[in-house]
Amino acid sequence: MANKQIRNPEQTKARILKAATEEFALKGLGGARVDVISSRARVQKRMMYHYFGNKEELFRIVIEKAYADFRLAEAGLEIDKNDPITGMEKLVAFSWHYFVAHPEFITLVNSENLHKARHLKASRRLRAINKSFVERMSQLLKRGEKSGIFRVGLDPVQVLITLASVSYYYLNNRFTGEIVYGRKLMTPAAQKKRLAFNTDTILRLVCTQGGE
Amino acid sequence: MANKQIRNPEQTKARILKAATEEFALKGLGGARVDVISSRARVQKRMMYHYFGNKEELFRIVIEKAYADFRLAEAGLEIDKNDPITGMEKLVAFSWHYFVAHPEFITLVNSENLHKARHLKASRRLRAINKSFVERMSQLLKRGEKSGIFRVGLDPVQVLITLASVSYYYLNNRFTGEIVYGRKLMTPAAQKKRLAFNTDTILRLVCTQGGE
DNA sequence: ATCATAAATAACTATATAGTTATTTCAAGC
DNA sequence: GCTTGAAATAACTATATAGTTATTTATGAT
Repeated sequence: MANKQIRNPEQTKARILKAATEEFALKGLGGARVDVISSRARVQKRMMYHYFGNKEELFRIVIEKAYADFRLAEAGLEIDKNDPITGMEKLVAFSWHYFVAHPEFITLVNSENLHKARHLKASRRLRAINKSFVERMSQLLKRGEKSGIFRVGLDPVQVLITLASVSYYYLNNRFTGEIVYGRKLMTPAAQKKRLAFNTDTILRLVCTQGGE
Repeated sequence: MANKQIRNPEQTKARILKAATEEFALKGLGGARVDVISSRARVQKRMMYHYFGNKEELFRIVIEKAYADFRLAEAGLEIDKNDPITGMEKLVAFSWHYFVAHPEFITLVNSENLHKARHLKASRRLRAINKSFVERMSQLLKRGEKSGIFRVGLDPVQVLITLASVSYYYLNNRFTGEIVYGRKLMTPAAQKKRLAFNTDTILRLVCTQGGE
């Protein structure tokens, strides 16, 4: 029988995006296959070209959304309502937990950097999102400075990069890391230890005194 | 003799390895093309299969060599001949300069982690190389502890990971980073600043007092 | 109800790609 | 100088792959 075809462009687009995110995250832009994406999305490959143009454009949408989601979640922390130390601790914990919960974010960002960020270069939207992000760190540092807890004149961008790096690197390189260091890195105990270590590292970096 | 040797298996193998390293570093395992490798090596593709079996095996050799080269260079530092602070500073500077000079190391390691380190899992050689690496950091921390400059009971693996992360992340994500932070990250001035910042970060982490 | 348009399906194509088969050529050991 | 095995060359193949053409079908507006 001719089973009725159901039309639902929003769902179709969403399914393609979800499948594409998974495939790009798992294999990278170069290793990803459009046939895998369409079959995982249970959608005709033709629809991917219809809605997104081509593989590279699809990747651009995926990486742009990944960044937007990350910053959106981060903005929800409302660290301006915490004292500076708590705010900083929350930021460290947030990036750790976000990277753990969204491993695709890390691999997508890597893939985009492998391609010298050519897909994001145009994106004006992204720059706007991130500007407020630097601004929030700047405010946090200023508040800490004024109360004498934080060091004077810290560069918010350097702090942001450092804060991300200690979580990102550990998680990104966990597979080679386990071999290199001959140690499990992702047991609950190991994860807890690393987060505590990272928090300590960042507090020691920004605080004037002992940190706690 | 003046023999322009038509046959030179060592040179052929070396040329394939060099070209493969470049291609894998540039495109990742999934994006790399064996035809590009052979043509860049100015060698018949058949020779790649003759000497290395297949694409994945070739990748395994490339990533294994990349790690070996890195650790070999690091071992040459002889930090055991320096006082603990200088030793630590040298380690921070070394990883920074090594990653800057060998961007292929970063992208190869990323690619291997994207594939869950399956090529390195077997490598017994690698584990041996890295064991002495952890041991050296352990000794350095112990010396610093004894002279009261370094904190007591620091985990050498956590310190090693942190030390690598602050350089690795900055350089790995420099392309998206320049967009996200709206700032040049690779000018000589920016590089100098980041290295200084990283050195400070690590010293604050390991030292008992102010750091300097 | 009809019609225009967008959504969805099905089948196709040109080329790229990893890996092979078959053959020739060199050079070392006798 | 002959033999032999490895080094190198050339041409080939089966399949994977991104992207297309052609067609049908549902749906909202008139």
